[in-house]
Amino acid sequence: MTDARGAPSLNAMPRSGASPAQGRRYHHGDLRAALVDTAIELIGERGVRNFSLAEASRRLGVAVSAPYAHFADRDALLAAVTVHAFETFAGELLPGLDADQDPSARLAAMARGYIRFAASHRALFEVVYQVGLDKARFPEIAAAEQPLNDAFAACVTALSGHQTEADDLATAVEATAKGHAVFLLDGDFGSGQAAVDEAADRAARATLALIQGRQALRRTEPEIAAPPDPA
Amino acid sequence: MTDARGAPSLNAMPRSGASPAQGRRYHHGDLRAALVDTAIELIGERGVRNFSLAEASRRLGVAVSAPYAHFADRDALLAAVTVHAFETFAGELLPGLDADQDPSARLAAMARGYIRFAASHRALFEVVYQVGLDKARFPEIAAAEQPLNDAFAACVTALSGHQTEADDLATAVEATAKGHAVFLLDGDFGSGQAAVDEAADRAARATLALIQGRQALRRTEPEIAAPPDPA
DNA sequence: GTCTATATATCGATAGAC
DNA sequence: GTCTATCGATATATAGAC
Repeated sequence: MTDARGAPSLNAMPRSGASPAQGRRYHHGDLRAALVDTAIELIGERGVRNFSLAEASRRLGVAVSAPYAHFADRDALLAAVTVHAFETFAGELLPGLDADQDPSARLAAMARGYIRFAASHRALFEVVYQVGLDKARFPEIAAAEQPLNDAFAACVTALSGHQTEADDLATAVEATAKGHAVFLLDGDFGSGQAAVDEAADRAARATLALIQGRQALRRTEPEIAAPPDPA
Repeated sequence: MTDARGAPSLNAMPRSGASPAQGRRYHHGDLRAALVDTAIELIGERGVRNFSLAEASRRLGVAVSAPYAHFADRDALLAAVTVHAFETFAGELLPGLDADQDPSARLAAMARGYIRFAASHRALFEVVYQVGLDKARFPEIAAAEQPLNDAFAACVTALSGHQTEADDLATAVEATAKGHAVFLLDGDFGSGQAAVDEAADRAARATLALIQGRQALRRTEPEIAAPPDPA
């Protein structure tokens, strides 16, 4: 299967500067950060499922035991990646939000940003949404997620005064955005930038549609199943 | 490479005896079907990620090499599970649809059914949505999916004459349903039947909201966001 | 069709040297 | 902080016997 490793070339390239693939050095004393970066790289290449500490170590040119000086285990590294993911997402999404824009447009922009983030940082998105980390063990994850939740909550609250209504809309919008992102990453929109644009557009428009039709979200209006005559 | 497995004690066990967990018999001559069932079982317990042919064999009380008489490899078995998933889904969802119901309610019912299926057949849903099988290698998967797509298409078409509009609505509804399902399976709605009901309700209502506000889905109305000025 | 036995990998994690 | 060496577990897949 995996034959990309080839011979155990300890070091065939005496040239300084461009280390091919395995001998890449990390800035000494920052193996922790280097591991996070490499993990993201590897996850982007083969998916979270096939990520291993061993391969990360190999790629960094350190011993397989080295990571254990910085992370208790594999999950701890993935937790660090998850935190990094939320920080990156927040750092990219939140500054671009125009607080003076009307809430609808802002929500649509968030949906758009959600899709774009999932596409441009596929590995990070994958880690967040499909690694089942023990959240009780890594409370730092929830902390890193908080700013995003807050911004989102502010958005929907600006749109709908009622707390319950706002919550309902928030959930629907979030689910819709995630659904589009999952479709995109599954290749259901095709591939390439066009697919990303299409997914982002669709998610933004679906968000607007949800806002437009949000009356239907109300639990007080039993127009869901619509069996009007109880036999 | 010392002998960890060299211990001959394994053979000392009376094989023909009733081994409760591992020695379960399958209907002889139908190992193929038994493997599919066991795979679903195992995936439900530990997720697709940790499913292995070896463990399935172990649970069925057959040799680890036995599955290879029926499946070329692990993916081939997962493909069979995927086909089974679509067939099961179609078998549960489609008969319950009332063709005389108005299209909105029918779509909402499909969303509801989607969530309920994801919950009641978690393993099947997981296989479908998170195993990245080579669809070119297993064309039978697309074939098994077809009836569902058709029913869904009929639904949205009944609601919106325009093909493009119908497609847009279909995508939005599908993405929304999937998003809710993913949230549910991630535990974001809590657990138990209450969580399932809530997710199904929300998905159904979000579907109605999308229908209600579907005008916003139109691409011809550029009310999504400000066009990027290529200055 | 199924089994035994084995080849071939890869992984997580630990102990102890430097 | 990092390395060498190694243990123990588990996996996929094949060969050949029955």
